[in-house]
Amino acid sequence: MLDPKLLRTDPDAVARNLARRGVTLDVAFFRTLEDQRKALQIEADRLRAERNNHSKSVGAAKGRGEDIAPLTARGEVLASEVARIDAELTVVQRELDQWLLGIPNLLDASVPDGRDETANVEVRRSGAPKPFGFEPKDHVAIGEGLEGFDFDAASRISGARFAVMRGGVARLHRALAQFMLDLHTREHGYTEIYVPYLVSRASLTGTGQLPKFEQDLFAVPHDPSLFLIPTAEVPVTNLVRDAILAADRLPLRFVAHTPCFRSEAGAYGKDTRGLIRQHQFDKVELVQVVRPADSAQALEELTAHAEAVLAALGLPYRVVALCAGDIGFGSAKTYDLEVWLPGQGKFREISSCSNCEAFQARRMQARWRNPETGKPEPVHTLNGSGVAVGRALVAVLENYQREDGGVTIPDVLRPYMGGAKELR
RNA sequence: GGAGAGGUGGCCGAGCGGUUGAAGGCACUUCGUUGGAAGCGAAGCAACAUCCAAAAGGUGUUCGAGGGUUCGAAUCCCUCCCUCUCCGCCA
Repeated sequence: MLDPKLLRTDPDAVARNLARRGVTLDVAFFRTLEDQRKALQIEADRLRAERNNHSKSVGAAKGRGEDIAPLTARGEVLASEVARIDAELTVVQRELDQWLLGIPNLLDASVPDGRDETANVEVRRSGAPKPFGFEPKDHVAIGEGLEGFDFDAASRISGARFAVMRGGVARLHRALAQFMLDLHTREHGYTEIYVPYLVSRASLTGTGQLPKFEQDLFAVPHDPSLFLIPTAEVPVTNLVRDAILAADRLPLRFVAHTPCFRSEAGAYGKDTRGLIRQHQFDKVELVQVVRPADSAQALEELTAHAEAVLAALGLPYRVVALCAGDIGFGSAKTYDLEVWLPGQGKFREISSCSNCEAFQARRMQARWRNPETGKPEPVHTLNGSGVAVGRALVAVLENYQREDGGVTIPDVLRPYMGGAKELR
């Protein structure tokens, strides 16, 4: 949620910023509603103050043993006036709140201009694609050769966009998640967290998936208040919902390995082959809760933590700064990590690291007590994949494939594979 | 699923129709005492919204959530949510 104060004092500046996303802020609509809200609120406050004073004087009169009947009549009039204006105020307030929840975050000044992903800017590259002495296969062919994938079985069990893994490939998938968790907890100072995979509307509203993106989520008909998590960002970030954190507890760094569930509505026909785009996938997620002054630096660090996974696995990748039109709803600035996939001959997203600044914190009422002001102020929240497990599996299979159809296991994963050096 | 007990400020905890935004305690801040600290003493200390250019200050809302009764609700009634205990079921 945007800072309502900023919206009130300088709506045109807000509109200019949002225009970079291609979003048109209806300033006139806001002004109209806000003016109504203000007038109603002032009048409601005044009436309530009058009623409160009146009630107090009734109590005092009663205490003196006087007849309160004439006073009660006046009270009834005041009560009905308060009820009337309250009803009006509630309508306006609700409309304003809903409108506000649908406005995306302001962009950081460093975000490059651009309408879509073609305008994203490569920031740096690490590692070079290895030359193969043969035509590299994609992960589906490799995995099926190892009898490690069974997409036919998955579609019989559940339908499209699901996977069944088996044997060494299934274990490699688990090894990747374990390795990432260990790396982040041991080397990067994150605390491992286990969270619910079903979350409430309130939690999803806090991180920004609701109310706008309900169609991307899997609902639970049995209990309409719950949804499957589309990312661990939702339960993990909501750890600090409604909290006022002591300054010395910040920064908080959490890491969680969870499945993620996405409807992929609107992705019909996109990435239908293989593991790239699934309704269910595993992800190791990094979340940080920091002091506002530290969040820009924290984004750089969090991104580096995600990069460390790819570097340790020896996977070539690049870091891309998302442009204004490609940045997610709640983010002020986002870096994507794209890993090299020889089977596709291109870089594909494997991690997305975002600084949401105070956007989620305001929705969640997540605050810290600023020692300089003594006041509770919104924290800044960040999240990033560290990294997507399924896509990491794809990347390892494709980058470490051999002409004989086997796959060499990267050194750092071997302890998690019972010491095995290859899949074949 | 059944029975019972609860949900009050950053935390603990009193209040059970009218100067209660809420006693008391802890934590925190400041001051005094001290060479310094501990200890002790004193004072301050909820959030949110709103009015005011700002500060000071004023006003409103908030005692799990929503509705109701009343001139007036933390306090009475209803519905829901959550927590705890016991029983059942269960990985």
